[in-house]
Amino acid sequence: MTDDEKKFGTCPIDRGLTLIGDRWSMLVLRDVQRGFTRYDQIRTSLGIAPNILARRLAALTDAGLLEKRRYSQRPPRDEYWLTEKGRDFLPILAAIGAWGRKHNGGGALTRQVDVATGEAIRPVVIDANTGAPLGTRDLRLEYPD
Amino acid sequence: MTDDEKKFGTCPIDRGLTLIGDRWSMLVLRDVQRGFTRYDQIRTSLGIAPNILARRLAALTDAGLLEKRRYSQRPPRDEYWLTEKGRDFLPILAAIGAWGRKHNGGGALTRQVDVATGEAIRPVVIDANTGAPLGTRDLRLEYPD
DNA sequence: GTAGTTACTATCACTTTGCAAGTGACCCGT
DNA sequence: ACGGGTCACTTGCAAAGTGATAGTAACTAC
Repeated sequence: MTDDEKKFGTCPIDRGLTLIGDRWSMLVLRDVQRGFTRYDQIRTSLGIAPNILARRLAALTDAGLLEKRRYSQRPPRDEYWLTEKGRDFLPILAAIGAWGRKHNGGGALTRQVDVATGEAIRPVVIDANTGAPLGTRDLRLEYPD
Repeated sequence: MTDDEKKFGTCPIDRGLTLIGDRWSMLVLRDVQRGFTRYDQIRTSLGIAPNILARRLAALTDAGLLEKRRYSQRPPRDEYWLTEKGRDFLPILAAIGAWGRKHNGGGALTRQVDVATGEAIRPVVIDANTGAPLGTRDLRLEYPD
């Protein structure tokens, strides 16, 4: 058994959730995506307590989803940018949004629009092998040897 | 402003996370998906404390992702089944799993296999309008009127 | 009637969250 | 050079949430 297996188990979902399985982390990611890269922007946007935000940002940076970028030398100021690992998570947020839109009540909702077509995106999770949306074909869980 | 907007805000991601934005809830969903529908199955599988599991199951049932089904009248025993709302969330778990597999270390990992083809699925979030994976086209956030 | 199964609830220690206030490093106007 | 403002936090402390352990309730099987 490798170190990774001991620390995190063999379930990739579990591993993912260990890093970002909480509300604030995902909302921070959402905010950074929409251009709120600085501490105070995120704080006022989310209405989160300063200590909590500092902890989340440190955790996300530690986990490799965000990285600090110095945008001012004097006074020293950093903003937070998505790493590739962080950018890779954004589609999942979009999928959660689509689920929320379908199932969690009405009213006016923000949405993401494809700049080229002008249409609101409709995120769907498919299997890249078959092209079929998940949930339309039978699946089986397979354990490692 | 509607009641929904007051209660949940206008961001569908936020709304989604309000209902299931925690680690245990998602892991419970994963377990139910793989056939662990009864309290003790889930508890031993996850190694979760009984009071915590009871609370999560009640919350997920309340939120409409699970429903109780009586499988024995005497003694009265219920198991937990996914509702449509719950099943709709499963592809997101698969996407989180794919992200975890790519970014969170190696070792032996469980995976989901398409029963018909025998191949491990590769979950990808696409925009149903264009068919393009999210992250490959420019998006813009649009606020409600 | 005693042991086992299943699904919890109750108690309580411990951890995390979050509000409010304060700190440090700087810039800018007068 | 001194007061005010901005930005990115840190500290202190109360409140809420989490989780290990133990106990309860409603049975069944022997």
